Amino acid sequence: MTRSRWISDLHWVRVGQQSRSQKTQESLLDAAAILFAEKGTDATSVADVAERAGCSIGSVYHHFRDKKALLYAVFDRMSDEFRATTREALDPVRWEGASIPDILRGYLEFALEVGRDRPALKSAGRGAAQTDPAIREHFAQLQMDLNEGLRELVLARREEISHPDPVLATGFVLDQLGSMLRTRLDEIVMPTLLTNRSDETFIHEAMNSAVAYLQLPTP
Amino acid sequence: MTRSRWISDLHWVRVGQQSRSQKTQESLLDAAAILFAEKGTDATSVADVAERAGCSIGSVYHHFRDKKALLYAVFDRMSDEFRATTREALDPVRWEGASIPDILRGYLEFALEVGRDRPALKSAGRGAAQTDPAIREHFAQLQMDLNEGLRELVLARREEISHPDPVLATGFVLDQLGSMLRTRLDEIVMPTLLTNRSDETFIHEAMNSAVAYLQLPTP
DNA sequence: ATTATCTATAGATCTATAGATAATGC
DNA sequence: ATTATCTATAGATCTATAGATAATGC
Repeated sequence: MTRSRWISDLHWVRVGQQSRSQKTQESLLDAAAILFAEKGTDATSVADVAERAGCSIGSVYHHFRDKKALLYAVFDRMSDEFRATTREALDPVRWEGASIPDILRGYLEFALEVGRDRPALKSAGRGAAQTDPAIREHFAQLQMDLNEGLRELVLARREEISHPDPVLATGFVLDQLGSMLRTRLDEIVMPTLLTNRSDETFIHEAMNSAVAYLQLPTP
Repeated sequence: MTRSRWISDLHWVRVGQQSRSQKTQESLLDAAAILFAEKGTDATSVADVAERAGCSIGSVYHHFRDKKALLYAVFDRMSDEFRATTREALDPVRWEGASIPDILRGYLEFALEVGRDRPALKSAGRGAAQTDPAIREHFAQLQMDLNEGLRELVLARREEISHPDPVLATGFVLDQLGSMLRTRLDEIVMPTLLTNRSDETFIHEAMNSAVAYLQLPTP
């Protein structure tokens, strides 16, 4: 009997019984990830994906219920990778003895690196999220997990913060840094100081801003 | 002889000779603006636009060369409105006697108001910008005009700034506020402090952050 | 007479399926 | 025998045009 894995409701992915099955499926996911990122999901046809993966349209539909299931699978795989990476980066043991500025700097460096790994896929994701609530939910959850982890790391050191409301201020600063990172990593928006300057300058001024706002002790 | 106005290269818009022409054209622009914002430009068919405007597909192509010209015309009209509004808001005469915090607060309030006028059209714009360099250019120019105006207003008061590099710091703060506004006005991203809190809290903390970073005198 | 509108449709995609063919592994 | 792949194509859109019909204004 043929089995299939359920990503959500109606979006299964075939679980292959033969060894070549997995190879084809991975080629399809790789091809789809690249094309979705380059051209967006709407402008990418199933035929495009098949061609790039070196197989036929029929194969795509053998492995994925429909185009949307392929889309979901691509984001699903990306999420898993992202989650694994962040989980490791947020491990409190790694941050023993670190100050809040250390943590924030680590976050900025980490996010810039990870964000550049998949430059345009996030844009494609946003495009898809715009019309698909399930994908929106998906991305929201990722972002929230990351933020939650950071929040805990920072608040464990709340005695460094002189801002009158450390909890509010921590949430605000993390969101502020998040939105600045999004601007810097998003190639769509206009040239601006946040995008034009070197990583060093960007990180330096972002740190200045966070330290001043949180009222952290100056070293 | 039939005349037409050139938006750019090949994207003309018919200049009507009869009075009903203008009405139809405006209905089409209105309909397109709404539908592009709601569903995105790809998911909106020319037939959808025609139906919503209460006319036929043929009429659309009488007024606009093709679908892309319609898209350009929508953004063009929006830009003109936006430019007029910002030009007025940035008039130095309006800001005589104002301090830097006054200006920044004015910017935040203004941007929140204007941004909410056309909630989702900007998202559609970003989607279109992703695949169309001309539209990207278009949006970049708008943003840069606004930033340039703000920059001049702030730097005219640079003696308030104790940050060692007032020019850099001004550019950074304006971009920082811009990216936070984008996050707050963009309905796509996840719920977060920047989007969940009231306008008052958002503005208050953003102001705190800017004042602390620029090292402005506390009142 | 000219301009604007409508109807109907050609032509180009693109998604998804049916059915034939090839490879795999119990 | 079962699973994976391919080929060919039906059916659904959607863009853009051709040609007929209606309204306008010199």
